[in-house]
Amino acid sequence: MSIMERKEREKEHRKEEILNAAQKVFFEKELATATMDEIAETAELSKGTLYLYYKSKEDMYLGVLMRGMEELHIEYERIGLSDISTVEKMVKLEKAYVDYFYKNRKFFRMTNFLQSPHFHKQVSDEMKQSCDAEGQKVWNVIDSVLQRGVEEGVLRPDINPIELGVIIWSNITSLLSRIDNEGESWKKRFNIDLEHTLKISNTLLLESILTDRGRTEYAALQK
Amino acid sequence: MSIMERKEREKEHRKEEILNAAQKVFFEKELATATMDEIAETAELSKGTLYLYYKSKEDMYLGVLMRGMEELHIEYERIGLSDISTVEKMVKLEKAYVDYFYKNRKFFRMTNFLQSPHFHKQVSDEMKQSCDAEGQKVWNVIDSVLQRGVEEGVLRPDINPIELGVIIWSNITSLLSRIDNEGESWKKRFNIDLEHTLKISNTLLLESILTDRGRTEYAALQK
DNA sequence: TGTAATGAATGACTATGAGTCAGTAATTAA
DNA sequence: TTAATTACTGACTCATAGTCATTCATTACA
Repeated sequence: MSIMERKEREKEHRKEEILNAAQKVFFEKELATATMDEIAETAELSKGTLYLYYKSKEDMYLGVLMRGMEELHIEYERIGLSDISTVEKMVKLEKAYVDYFYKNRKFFRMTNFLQSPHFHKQVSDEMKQSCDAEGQKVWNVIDSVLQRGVEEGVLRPDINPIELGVIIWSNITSLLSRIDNEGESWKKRFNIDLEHTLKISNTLLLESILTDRGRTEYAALQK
Repeated sequence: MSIMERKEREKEHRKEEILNAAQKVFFEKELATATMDEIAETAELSKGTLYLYYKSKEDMYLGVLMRGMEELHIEYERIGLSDISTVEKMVKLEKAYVDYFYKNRKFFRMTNFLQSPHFHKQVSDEMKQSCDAEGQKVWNVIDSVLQRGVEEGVLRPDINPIELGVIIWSNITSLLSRIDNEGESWKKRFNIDLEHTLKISNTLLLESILTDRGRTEYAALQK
């Protein structure tokens, strides 16, 4: 059986190599302008071979994106399990997302192209599933921390913690996206620094969803 | 000169007719799957003719989108000039955006594809400029209302009103986008109704940026 | 009224790039 | 040694954005 195992390993390895090439290309060009020919050339393989490993260009795109998601997920898991207070965990999770943006801007940028039915039609079911699973895992960490926050009485109990999570993370996402795409233009037009805006909005939202006790803890962390 | 004028009118008319065809197609298919051939067929013109009036597919796409922006802008202007309190204006502006989403979901959805350098490379400078101008106008209404809010003492003066605007409108946009794309999945996975989440987040944010006096006014409006 | 000039519209054509598949090469099994 | 299996190839098809030489219609002018 060892030959089959070796082949299996080699196959996985080849898949990763192809993804390396795809990543290099997708980091330089966006989905629309990146070509399979260029990825093939970068991978030093023929175009036909790429299709033995991935169903389509979009499939590879998601494959690359998964790597970014895994990285974020690992960090989130680490924070979720760490030995700090729930309020601190919330702050750290928010910060980790923003840090992720700055360290992995190319990954973040790639997510701009996922909201299209056409895109999803091109993706294999397996890839879609792994991707959903990975996203799910990140939300599970957020969910469990916020749930804990309510139990401990630092988070207001009158709003579903998952809804609080959606509100906070959507807010961060949308501002990061603006920073990435329109940062300069807001600076020029209104003399606004969106990174500052993001900090403010995080503070506003956090304070409005914490209980008095939660806010005290939060204030203590800030100094 | 009247012949030239008539020709000018006819040209404008033709441009609008082409845009009608484009709108029909772009409302049914997304940017990537809509074809110029189909638009040409719908417009009962040859493909070549389309290019006499628009620089590219993307140019026409923005042209269609402009119509949606103009509609929103008109409504915003109306609210901005109406004879109601500043707090009520803020509430109405928020509501108008959400209403716009439900009435013009297709327009809203089209905005998902604007964040790509490739897209912008395909667009004529004139179109880009009109589009920027239209967006600018909407923000100007928001800006002036929020500015007024600070002057009247209903909005907290310690944060730049434009930043408050970005925070609130980014938040709404991101949640509407989730409603459009992932609404069902949140319902299924966590039994969350994102429309409810949107209402909560609007309330939370508004309350956290109003002064005591502003909040009193806001509360009075709610009943 | 006949003819030249202008402008609008056409559609066959080019260019590009995703995805396919019949064929080749290399490896393993018998 | 030969057959079978697997990995890979690249020339090909097909779809579609954008072009341009040509045609057709209208207007200007003698």
